[in-house]
Amino acid sequence: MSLRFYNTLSGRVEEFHPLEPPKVRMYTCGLTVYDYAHIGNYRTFVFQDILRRHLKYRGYELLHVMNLTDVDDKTIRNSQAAGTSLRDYTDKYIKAFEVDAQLLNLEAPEIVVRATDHIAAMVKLIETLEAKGFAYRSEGSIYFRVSQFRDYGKLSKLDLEGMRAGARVDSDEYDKANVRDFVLWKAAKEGEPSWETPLGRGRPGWHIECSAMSMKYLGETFDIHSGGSDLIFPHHENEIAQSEAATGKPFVRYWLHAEHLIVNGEKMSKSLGNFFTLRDLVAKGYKPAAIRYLLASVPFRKPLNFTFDGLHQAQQSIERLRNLRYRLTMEKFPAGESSVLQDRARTAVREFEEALDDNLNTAEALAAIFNLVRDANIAMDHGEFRDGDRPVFLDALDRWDRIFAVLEDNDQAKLTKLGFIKPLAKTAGDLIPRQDEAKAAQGDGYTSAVLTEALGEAEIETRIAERNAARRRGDFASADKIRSDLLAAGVILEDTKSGTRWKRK
RNA sequence: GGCGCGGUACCCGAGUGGUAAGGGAGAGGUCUGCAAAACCUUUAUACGGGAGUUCGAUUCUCCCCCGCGCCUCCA
Repeated sequence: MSLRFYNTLSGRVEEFHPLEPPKVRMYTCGLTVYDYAHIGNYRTFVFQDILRRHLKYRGYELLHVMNLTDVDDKTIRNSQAAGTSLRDYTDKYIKAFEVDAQLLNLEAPEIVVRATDHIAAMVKLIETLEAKGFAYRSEGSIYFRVSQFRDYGKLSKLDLEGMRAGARVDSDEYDKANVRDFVLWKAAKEGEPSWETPLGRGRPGWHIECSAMSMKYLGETFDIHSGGSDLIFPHHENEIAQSEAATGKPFVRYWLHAEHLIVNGEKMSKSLGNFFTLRDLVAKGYKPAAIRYLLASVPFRKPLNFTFDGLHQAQQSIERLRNLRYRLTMEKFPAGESSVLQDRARTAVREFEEALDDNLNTAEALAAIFNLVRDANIAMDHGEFRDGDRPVFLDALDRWDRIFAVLEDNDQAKLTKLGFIKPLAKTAGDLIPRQDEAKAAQGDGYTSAVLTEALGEAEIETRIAERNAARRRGDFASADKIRSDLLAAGVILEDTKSGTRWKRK
């Protein structure tokens, strides 16, 4: 079966055929960089990452553009409150986002764009809309006349008549001819950032940046546009209106929207105290790989219920997969090959690929790999597994991990490299790791705050050697003491046939 | 009120017009100096409620209840 996606525009699952195969041109709405991103944001970004990885896996040449909105009411308000320039303020949160992306193994898009770097392209697009009669001016601002665009509402399928009845009082201070009209260009206000342009002095409206930047890099019609479901209206609806009004061509062929994340069955909000950034979770000791796994495990069109129990379950699930890989790497098997087993592995690969082809059904893709895990373990335990089967099974895991990206146990290394964790000096009394959640919560210097202090690798290896020496001479009391000390320091030991293995709790 | 997503065992969550994946958790076992871990086996007659269509519905239709999102700048 071919690759299929649910397209918000048609309301159906459709076969995916890019305009110019094997090229795929994709635009994703990234962050508005006024604060640290929260896990709801990352639900969408992990979905987009799975999407881009699978497209590449399927052999497409991907050109993916992601935007960062670095000028809007909130960035302006917060930067002023912080007493820094808009640029400096948004730089900080862009850097923080890049760090988070590394922790979550989010691949970097081919192109990342910032709104304020593309004012000229927006101005040009607005001029086109004015020339074609889709825009009008009012008190220095420029608006899009929705009634002029016949297809308005085709994405969100909103009942515009119904909207009129329930229309809110327009909170904007600008004058519009119709409440449905939206602003393309906002007249400069005293004390706010603005740009001197042929349109006059002002700043862009929210939606115009995505039309201008996507078309600049991807062309007037491109393949995929995605974002959170809340963006369907008004953001993406307005993008369509602006873009198609300006070009007269279809703007985007496949619209993919991720459903929202909720926490413990409730919506996430700061007032409920269930609002988490990635660093909040890291400070609580949760591993980024587990967070990625949890966010990836629920297909993108289903609401995702985020719980700490779920995070724990995700961590356990990852361990199950890593353990198979450990066996495949370290355990001794008889020479030879088993074509039956190798076929089994290839079948699992096909099942997981087909699951992802089916609108990125990650839950089914997980089932496919776990079924293989079980069968591989059975074969090993029954002595049926052969040395020559190793590469096929490792390849199956690796292929799966090209999409899911959670098998490599490098959270500790990444957290250390990024400054979240400080290696502990090798004093026995300091074995217990210290956490400083208060400092973490302050949120200053995202990469410099010390969240946890952890025992260094060399120290752990030394103690394991000491313990094994004690075991050899039958001094189990000493051996057990070392094991429990390490456990208190967050290090778990496992004695396997191929030696002592350790991992972080 | 309108539009959309959802309500599956203790928890998280696939899926199907013919009685339901996978993971976690629980129990038993193997291994181990002991543990832990790992692995194996296993547990539970789970499909929000009602009506209808059908030989047969969890899967289709209608109504109702509940949760979540959007309805002008929120992923």
